[in-house]
Amino acid sequence: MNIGKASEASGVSAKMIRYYESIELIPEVSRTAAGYRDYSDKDVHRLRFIRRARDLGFSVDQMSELLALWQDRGRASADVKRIALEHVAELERKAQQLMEMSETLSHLAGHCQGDSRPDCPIINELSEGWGSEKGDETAGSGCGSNKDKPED
Amino acid sequence: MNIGKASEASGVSAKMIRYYESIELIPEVSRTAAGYRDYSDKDVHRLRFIRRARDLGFSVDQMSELLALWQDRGRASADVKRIALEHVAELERKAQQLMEMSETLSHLAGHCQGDSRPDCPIINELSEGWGSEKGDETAGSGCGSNKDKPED
DNA sequence: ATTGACCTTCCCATTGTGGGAAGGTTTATA
DNA sequence: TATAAACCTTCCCACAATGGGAAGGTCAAT
Repeated sequence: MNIGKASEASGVSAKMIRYYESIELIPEVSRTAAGYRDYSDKDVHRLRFIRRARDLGFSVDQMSELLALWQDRGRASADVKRIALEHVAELERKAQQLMEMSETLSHLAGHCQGDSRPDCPIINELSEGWGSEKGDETAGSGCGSNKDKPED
Repeated sequence: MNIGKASEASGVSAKMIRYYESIELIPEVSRTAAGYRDYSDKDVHRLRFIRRARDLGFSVDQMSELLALWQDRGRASADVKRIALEHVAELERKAQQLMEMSETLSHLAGHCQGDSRPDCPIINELSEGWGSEKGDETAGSGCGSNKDKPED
């Protein structure tokens, strides 16, 4: 089957299939006389494996490890589990970071009137916050509102 | 002050300062006779604003909007709040996605013995899961273990 | 005068994905 | 059979944001 069919069957775009081949995540497949790539069901199965791993946020390097383990009938499940748990930790760390940013920001937004007046704690915080900052003629922000208590 | 000092004072690397200038997030600053960039306190203040916005995960485009509003004394706080809340929504969406991946994966890992035997529900799921898949001679995974109940 | 710490520009790499051009092939249709 | 549509091929470019490093000029202190 040609790359278009393999793409459709696996859910991996043709572009990405060629890319994965170029970085040697997957082996080169055979070609037709005209030079078209020719995929077997087995190849498509591997591509599907890749797509699922991607959907779980695994990086190319991690997928490479997983593929090797997948192909190794004698692998220890502990090896797979280690990779998975490392990845879980990384996902959680990233999610945590995003949530922290989100909370800081929605906290600030909660103090903002959101009306037509210029006074805005969000801008004030970006302008003055966290560091030691005093006078400023650069920008607007007459800044009467960040006299609010700094925490909550 | 030269770019090194401005970098130190703002917490934005010299590399990034030049980059921000090149993409016109910040204006070109004046130069000394020798061609060195020369930053004022006002410039540094703007860089600090940028660093804080970046710490909150704002993109360059969003920072550009925020800078414009910062400089506009007559801005409506509603405009700032809108950008902030849009960004909050985006952060939450991304965090949510990461958490979903993390949960799926740690769920799978929870079913994996993690011992020296090859049987591994994680691999099985990547190999067979979610789609309609049957026989497979491609890889290992004699797959006796994913007869576990599919949900919890 | 020399040295070391700076500055300048320019190019390259990253991660994973897509867009598009130029050209060959296959397939379907008139 | 001729022609057009829909594929395929490779190659280059782009993204976002950041860092590395080279080649060469400048500044400050010895």
